Amino acid sequence: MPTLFQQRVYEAIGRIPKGQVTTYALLARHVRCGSARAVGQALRHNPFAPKVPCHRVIAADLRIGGFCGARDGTQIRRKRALLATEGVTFDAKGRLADPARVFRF
DNA sequence: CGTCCTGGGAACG
DNA sequence: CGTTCCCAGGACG
Repeated sequence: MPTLFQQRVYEAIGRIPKGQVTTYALLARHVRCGSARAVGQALRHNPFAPKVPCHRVIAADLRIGGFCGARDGTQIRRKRALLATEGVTFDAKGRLADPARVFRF
C-alpha cells in the first residue's frame, strides 16, 4: 500500500503532460522533499507500475537516469522507447535531446 | 530508535 | 567531461 509520500510523488508525476519529462530534483522539490534519492526510492517501489509514468522522470543532468532499479540494461531501453513514443528523445550520449521538454511544475 | 536502501545531485579535479 | 563525495529522506525492523 502506498504511503502518503508515494502518493504525492505519483500525483506529481501524473501531472506531467505527455511529451514532457521531469527531473528527480524538480519532483523532489515539488513534493517538498530535500532529497531526490528518496523520490527515486518511492518510484522504485512503484506500486502503480504502468499507471504511473515513471519513465517520464529523468535525472537533473537531463540523462535518462534509471528505471525499475536499473541504471542500464533492457529496462532502460524500454524507458527510452516509451519516451520516444511521447516525442521525448535522447541523443547517443543518453542526454535529453530537447531540454525544452523538461516540464517545470 | 537504529539500520539499510535509493531510478540522485552537487562539487571538485 | 569524468570522478568523487555528499546529504536528505523514506521504508522497515
